[in-house]
Amino acid sequence: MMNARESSPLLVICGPTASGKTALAVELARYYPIEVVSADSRQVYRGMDIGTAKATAEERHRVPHHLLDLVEADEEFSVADFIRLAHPAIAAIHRRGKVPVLLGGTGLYLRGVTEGLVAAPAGNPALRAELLERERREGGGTLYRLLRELDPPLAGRIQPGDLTRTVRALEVFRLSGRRLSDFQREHAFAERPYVTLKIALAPPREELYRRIDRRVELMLEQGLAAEVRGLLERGCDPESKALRTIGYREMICHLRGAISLAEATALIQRNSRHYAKRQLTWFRGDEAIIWVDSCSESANILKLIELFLLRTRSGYG
RNA sequence: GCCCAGAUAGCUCAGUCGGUAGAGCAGAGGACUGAAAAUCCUCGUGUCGGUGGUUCGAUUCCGCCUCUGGGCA
Repeated sequence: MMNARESSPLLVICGPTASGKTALAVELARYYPIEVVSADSRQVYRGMDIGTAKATAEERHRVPHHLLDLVEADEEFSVADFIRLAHPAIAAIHRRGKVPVLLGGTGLYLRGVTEGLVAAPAGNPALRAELLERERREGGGTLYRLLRELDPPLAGRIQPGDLTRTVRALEVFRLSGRRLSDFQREHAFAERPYVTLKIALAPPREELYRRIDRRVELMLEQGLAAEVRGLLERGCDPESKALRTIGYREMICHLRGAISLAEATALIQRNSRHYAKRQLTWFRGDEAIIWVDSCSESANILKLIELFLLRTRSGYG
């Protein structure tokens, strides 16, 4: 396992969707030789650009971005894949004498890089399908009851209705013969491969929601409908993980004629607000995070970064 | 001008045979270890349009007024 063997500084910039993370990175790039490692579970898909608000070519020209466009939209991809790719990407940035900035809104991905991930077996789609089929056949609650027998500590920690986590825990037990709760107890997010400075960008709620609404309108103007249509025409499964992304699933409904464009727009906006709220809840749980309102605080942010880099390593700036 | 129907939570509405009311959505809070833009949990006091009357007690019944639909002139 990875553990802090040397002083490897990593700047982490997180925040809810539409909070201005990319703009902040571009701004910081004016003062520091940074490179961005994107920590976004949807920007890894090729062909999903508009709906995931991927950094533009212009922005990527100003700041190199890594870990975008890694797989096709119907390929499997998970946190573990992300972490495996993130570490070498960060190491390469260090080697170039640049400052790596882990930037994104996917809490689990960020945490996986900065604190590690349990050494439990990988996900197994066939097994998941089998378990879900059993739940369907034998009735709701079957899997959770099973989990209560096989891994009581974990069952006690998750909600009975949380099928995703129930399935995952049963999957781990089936594949390894061990309880996921034991893997978790041993791991406990104790890895610390980097020395980090974590900054969360979070405008006031009302402003954030306005930004989200505006961004969704912009996505539609930029051709979100065509992007979604293109993915479908290329044979991408509408039920795939990638296309269940906010912005894509609603547009698919609209393209099928189930809802109007106005309805789709309103739904994307609403679902994005809900998502932003969940992100905020996640980030609030990390006491190491320093919260800033917006990009306009970049002077303060720069000061923080300056101190951080001085503390961790010299030679930057 | 007349007739009819409404007026209850931010929105759409239910309900109270008279004992001050509850759903969905919105919104808020939370959980989160290989699906994470996923998945899951919790949270409902509001002059029941205004004003008089009947009543021990009115959001509920009656009168008047205001507003909003619809109809007739």
